[in-house]
Amino acid sequence: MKDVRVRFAPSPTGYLHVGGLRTALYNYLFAKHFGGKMILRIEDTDQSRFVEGAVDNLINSLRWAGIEFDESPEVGGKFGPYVQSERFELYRKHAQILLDKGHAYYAFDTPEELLAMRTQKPGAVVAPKYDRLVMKNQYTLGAIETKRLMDMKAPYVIRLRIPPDAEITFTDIIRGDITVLGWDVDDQILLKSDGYPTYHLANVVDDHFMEISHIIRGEEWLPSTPKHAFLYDAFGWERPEFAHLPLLLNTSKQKLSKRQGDVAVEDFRAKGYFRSAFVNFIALLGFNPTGDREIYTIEELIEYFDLSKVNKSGAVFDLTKLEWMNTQYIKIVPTSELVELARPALESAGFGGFDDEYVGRVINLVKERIHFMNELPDFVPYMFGDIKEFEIEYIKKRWEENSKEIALDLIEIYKKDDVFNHDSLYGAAKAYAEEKGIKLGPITHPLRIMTTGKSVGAGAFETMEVLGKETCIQRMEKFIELWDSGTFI
RNA sequence: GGUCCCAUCGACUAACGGUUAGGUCACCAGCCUUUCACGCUGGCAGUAGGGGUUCGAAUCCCCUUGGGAUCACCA
Repeated sequence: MKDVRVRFAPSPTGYLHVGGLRTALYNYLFAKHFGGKMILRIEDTDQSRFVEGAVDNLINSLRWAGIEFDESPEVGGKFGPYVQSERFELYRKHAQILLDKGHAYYAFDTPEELLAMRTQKPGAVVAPKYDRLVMKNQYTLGAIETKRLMDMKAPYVIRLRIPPDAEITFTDIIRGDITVLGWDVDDQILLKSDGYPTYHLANVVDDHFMEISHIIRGEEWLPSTPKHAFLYDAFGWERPEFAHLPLLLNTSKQKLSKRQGDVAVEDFRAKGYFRSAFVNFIALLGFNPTGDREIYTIEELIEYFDLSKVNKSGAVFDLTKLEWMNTQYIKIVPTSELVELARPALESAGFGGFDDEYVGRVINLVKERIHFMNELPDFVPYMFGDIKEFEIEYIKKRWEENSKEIALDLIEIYKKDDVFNHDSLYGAAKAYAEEKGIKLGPITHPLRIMTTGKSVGAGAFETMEVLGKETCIQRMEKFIELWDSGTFI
């Protein structure tokens, strides 16, 4: 097997689509699996779609996901430049080669004429296709008129000439052999009237000269692959291997697109998903190495990756499982990293002044109860400052006749507790309950109310341990005061 | 509409001729319990339909049906 060289070739649209990430990821897994090279090439041949800063954004998002490139506009490489707008001469030269070989021709149709051609006549049975025997091109115009138009610098495009009787067959690693008749393939424009190449020309030329061995891309490219295969043949170049990945679908089973929201990798990152959870999830949208496991490290994915095991049918991009996967990673990821992820949210909530050790203890207290680290300030505001508000409904439900008496007793008991950890607090509460002949509930609920003000949270005793003795006693006494003053009635 | 691709639980998938069609998410029930979670146990649920081939078909072939992609001087 020759050297594996794959590429991710996005157009710089300003954000990274999850489908794009999946494509990049599979390219990456494939390259790493075979010890090959991963290349990033920017396809910016459409000048009207230029977005400032898009390339940096793309690289950043990919890097966040753990995908690095061996060759790219950023790190360079011997096959550069890696931005198509810097390679125009190459495309023009190769359009000329095609022209010389009779595989391409000049066409002079105006946009209006093309539009008229494409407008489906009522009852038409065939798809509108460029008919080079009818339209305005070098064949219908003749050599003299063509030269005249060229001399007077009339706008023209260069089209690929596909013989109607051609039978184009190519092999897709995932789908097998696919054959299309020349009759059904349109004479694709290769060079636009502004002199820029279209995707089809630029892509084939670049993949050839960058020595790309495998083209791994989305299934939406399948219909135009015959054109690409034909181009390789027309140039007399060896064709790379093709692999078309199944589409990522929305819940109505259609191609996932920007308009439906929730498709930009940047958004998922901002939402607080773990990179490893997100990548793990995306990787499993299309194949599963074993079928009985869900959690894989990137190294394992590289080891197990096999293009021929990738599914043929599209996968619905359903966030439910991603949520679950994220919670799985909360358990795995080291506390220090969780602290780091929680920092921005704490900062903006005004809780920035706490040290890593304390924040870490709070996180460990509640990490199995939250889905994202940025929920921390909202979930346990009482760990970072005085209780701002009490859940009145909870108090009404759980603060009973004897609660105050219990509270007062516990205050006295806990004041003498110098250990003040879960075991000591729990032990004392249990002993007290037994002595009074009551259950633990009438004790833990009032404790939770007094120390946190909320009905939901970590275990009451664990919470109190992290809160510390001083704070707890203070809050308990404060609550009794508030209670006596009728605040909660 | 033309061309091409696809078809296993609601979702993600495993089973590449021989399994009671497996796992995960979600959902439901129970257990655990100090609220909420986590966890544990169990349950619900699938080979689109019809023909072949074969001793044997989710798996191979054909047809039907359904879904999707694509048909730009976008990528």
